[in-house]
Amino acid sequence: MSTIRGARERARIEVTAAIKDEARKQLAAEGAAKLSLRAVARELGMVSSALYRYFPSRDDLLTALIVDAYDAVGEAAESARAAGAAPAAEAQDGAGSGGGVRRAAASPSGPYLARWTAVACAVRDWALAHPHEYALIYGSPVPGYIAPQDTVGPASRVGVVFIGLLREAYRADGLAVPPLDGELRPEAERMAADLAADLPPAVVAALVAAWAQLFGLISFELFGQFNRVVEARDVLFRHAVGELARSVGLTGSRAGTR
Amino acid sequence: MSTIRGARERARIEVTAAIKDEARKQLAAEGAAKLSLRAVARELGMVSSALYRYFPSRDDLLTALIVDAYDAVGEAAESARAAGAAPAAEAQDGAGSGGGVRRAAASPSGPYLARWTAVACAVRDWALAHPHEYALIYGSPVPGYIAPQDTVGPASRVGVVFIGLLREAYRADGLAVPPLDGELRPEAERMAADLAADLPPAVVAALVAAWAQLFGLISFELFGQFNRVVEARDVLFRHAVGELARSVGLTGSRAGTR
DNA sequence: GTCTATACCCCGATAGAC
DNA sequence: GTCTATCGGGGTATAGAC
Repeated sequence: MSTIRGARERARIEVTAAIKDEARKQLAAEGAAKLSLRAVARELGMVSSALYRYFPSRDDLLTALIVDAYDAVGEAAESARAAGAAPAAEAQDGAGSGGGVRRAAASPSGPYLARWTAVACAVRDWALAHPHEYALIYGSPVPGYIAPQDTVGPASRVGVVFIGLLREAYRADGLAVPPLDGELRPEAERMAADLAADLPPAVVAALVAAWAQLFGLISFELFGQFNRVVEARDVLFRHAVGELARSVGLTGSRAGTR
Repeated sequence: MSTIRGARERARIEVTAAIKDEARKQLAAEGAAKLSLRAVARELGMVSSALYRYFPSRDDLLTALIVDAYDAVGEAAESARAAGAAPAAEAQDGAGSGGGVRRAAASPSGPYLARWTAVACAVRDWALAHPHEYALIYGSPVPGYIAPQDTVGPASRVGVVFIGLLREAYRADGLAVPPLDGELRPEAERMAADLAADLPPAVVAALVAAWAQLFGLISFELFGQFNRVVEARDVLFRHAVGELARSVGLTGSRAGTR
């Protein structure tokens, strides 16, 4: 009885996935602004009107792709953090879903710094592997498209990983709280109340800035601004990420709060 | 004799400007990917084929817009630097072409830091005032569009301003050269040879990273990533810019090289 | 340099048969 | 859920008269 319904639902899920996969391909070729239901349908051997049974409109398909992309980069970040968190606990085989996460052996000089770096590199690796999906979520907004509420949860996953990382470091007394500029104090306190009430406002403010700057590095590399300028992007990125870690209070060695 | 030719050329220049102005309007409404010659022509009361006398193809129009945008933000940066450079020298009336450049009174605690901040704020101000042109040059690449060589000169203007600023500080002994990570040294030396052979490689490498991070802050603000997260963007930006200045060796007070 | 006309493509969305 | 057919738009680019 439930078999039929189950089979139908399974088919629906498969077709939905096929549509999204094809749409992702087209994203690469034509960009989000020109993503077209008709072209997707054509490529799948369907007729355009059939797609409307799966996605009520072009924007709904776009929303699904955006949510998927945020989830993918969020998951990459989460598993990079998890991999760094338990370096010797379980025999984590490298063939996990995260695939290709940079080795983040807990360096004895600073486990939190190592994890910070691992998460940042995982985000960059994901971006390099999925440039068009990255552009979809971190590039210029798609004109005319208004992101529905559904996207805000997935969009915050990467940020949540960094907050969790700093929280852990803070509790273990591994964070050197940076000084808080007086001018910045009200906003820092407001952000801290919103994002992580248990962390010092100075850390939260520094983290938000570092978050934007981290993606600035990735975007410049991905969007071609580094062409003919930076060759060894990997090295420059890792160096800058280390500096960003410093800016939020993560020093290499355990440093008491001040 | 040259009057007729002059008049014709003037007319041509005016029409070309009108086309670009209208195209910029459409950039805001539809985005670069959907910029269409026909729509521009329609709005100008021309017929589409007439535009081909001015721009041989859609991509050529796009290139013109990109070059204009790079030039505009470059000029904003240059005049912000110039304004900060001679604070008491001439009676610079504020009505200059730069218009709206944030006050950059040479603070006694560090003229180079003040100028650095002024340039960064000028770039951000320009971006906030021209969000779609900013997205055109610093957002996701336009799919299918390949930037011709003509764009690389204008694209480098902002970077050149920062390099000039640091050069000036360095010569005046106002730069605390940051330490150079060994892993980064080869790339830093390569970049320095390319961009500013007279500056220490460590400074050049830090500058390139800071450059990308600066635009990361602006892009996150402009592209909506700060929505529901950061309220006082101005304050956060200025704070982060100050930290970036530190990262390249610009401290508030004159500090000897080390 | 501007016009009309045209060739040849594209799109989102819906109606109604099956 | 998929199909055909259709409405009502959109686009790049060129040819050739004026």
